[in-house]
Amino acid sequence: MSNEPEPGPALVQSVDRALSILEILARRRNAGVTEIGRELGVHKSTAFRLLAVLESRGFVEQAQERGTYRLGLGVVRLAGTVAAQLDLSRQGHEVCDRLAADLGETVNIAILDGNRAVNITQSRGAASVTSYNWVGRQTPPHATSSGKVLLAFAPESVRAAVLAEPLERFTPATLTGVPELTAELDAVRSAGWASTSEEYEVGLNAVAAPIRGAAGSVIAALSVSGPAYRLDRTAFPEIAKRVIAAAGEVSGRMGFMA
Amino acid sequence: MSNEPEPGPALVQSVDRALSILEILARRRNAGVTEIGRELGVHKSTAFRLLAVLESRGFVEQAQERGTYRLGLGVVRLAGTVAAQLDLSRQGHEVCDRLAADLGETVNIAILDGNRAVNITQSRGAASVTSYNWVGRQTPPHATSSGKVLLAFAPESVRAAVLAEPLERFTPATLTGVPELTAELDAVRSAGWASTSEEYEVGLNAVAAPIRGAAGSVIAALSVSGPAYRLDRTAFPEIAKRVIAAAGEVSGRMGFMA
DNA sequence: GGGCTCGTTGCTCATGACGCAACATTAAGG
DNA sequence: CCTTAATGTTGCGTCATGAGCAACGAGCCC
Repeated sequence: MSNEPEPGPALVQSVDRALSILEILARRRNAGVTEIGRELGVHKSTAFRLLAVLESRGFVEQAQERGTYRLGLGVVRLAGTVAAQLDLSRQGHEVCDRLAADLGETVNIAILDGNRAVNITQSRGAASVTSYNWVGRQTPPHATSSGKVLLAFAPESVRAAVLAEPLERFTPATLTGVPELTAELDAVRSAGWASTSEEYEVGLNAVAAPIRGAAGSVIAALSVSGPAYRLDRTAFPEIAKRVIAAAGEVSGRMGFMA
Repeated sequence: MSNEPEPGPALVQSVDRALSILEILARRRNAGVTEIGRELGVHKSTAFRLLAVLESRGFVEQAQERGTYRLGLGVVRLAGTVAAQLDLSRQGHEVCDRLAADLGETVNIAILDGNRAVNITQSRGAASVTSYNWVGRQTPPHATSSGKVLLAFAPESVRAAVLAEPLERFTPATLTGVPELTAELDAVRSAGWASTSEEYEVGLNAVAAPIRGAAGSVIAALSVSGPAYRLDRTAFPEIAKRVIAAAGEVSGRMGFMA
């Protein structure tokens, strides 16, 4: 009945539906009861009731017109408590904006979320050709430069968990063998930076370096990405110097002492 | 059965419980299944199942130890879509940090949320004595400087809604009469700034000015708050000049043309 | 090893979620 | 102003889903 097939264990259906509503509103910005009901595949009265409880707790609110709903500030309040991530993104944004303006490419900060990499900030340069917003998006760690940095400096248990799963192929260049990825991560730890050459997306290259926290451990990765014709393998070492410098600056702001 | 009495219409109980879990985790940062069940007043297996669906959608995640849950990045993703607020907070932060450093007090930006004022940013100065984090917290508009600004420049229907409810008294100084509050809001509109003198909290004074958006309407309020012994009534006009200037700068960044 | 606590799962049942139908509200057109 | 259509909201009845109980497994401590 749900428009999202659930091959896993049965979930509390009504809660699942309510969460779907939040995601619908995140995507659409505004929507009415009937529209939400249609998209969810439930009767409008069900949609209305689910919205009522979400509204009573501030997760959604009604816009000026009657019956048009949008996400509410309860969501922002919740996010506000995920303090570490928001702090990192705030400290890193200015540095990333500067680097993006300098290089003209897209600069992201990513953190490890379970065994996935998640982008939490994005700064675009003038020459940036991508309109894609990576913020909040999960990426596979073995195929992205940020992911490789996060993996290389993660606890062994995290790395083992990632290596225990089949490594998905995205392009002909994706590293999918455990020995080659292991060797790559060893090289990342030695060099202090990582790269991806059309391993996640054909035509997309990136270079990343680790951001450290006050305790000295790697807490995030800062990456520069751009089209392969501009961000060419031969340019990687030079770009890496810049990326390492920027990541170092963010590290300093996070309390890291070199 | 819920630890939150619901005098209003019946809500979808299971969804209400799931949302309560999110709020418990927002408050506690980490919690186990049994603990959450206890606090929610439900059996731990119920808590577990509610957590399972929240986890499947990324709203919560398990920390390293098995069975310890915390808010997940799904929440940050959702908040990321409330673009207008986050944009305002990002544009305003630098200005607020500067003013806070200058004046030594606490600087906040607040927006109107229904008929409440909600703080969305906070910058602290060196002399700031408050460790209280106002971000995400709702305050009564009639008793706070930000609230008065937001009310004064809000549509008449919003003002009428606030004035139609009894105005709660927080201190002996709180304005609780409709005629006196109406007069105060008239004065705010004339002066272009608002203040509160121990009306919300004994010993706490604040001055606020409006932030305008590209369309010229007031979209937020920027306030400076501090202890009454330092932020004294006689200093209000001088402080107001600084607050108006900072609010004007944020307004410019939001696209407002004076 | 035993005891305790917590997380997870299977089972059962009754109650709460949900769909239907009716009513209320709003907007647009004649 | 009236009519129509669309959408939001509410009451009712049904049954499937949510929820509690009990059992089991895992981990930790003595």
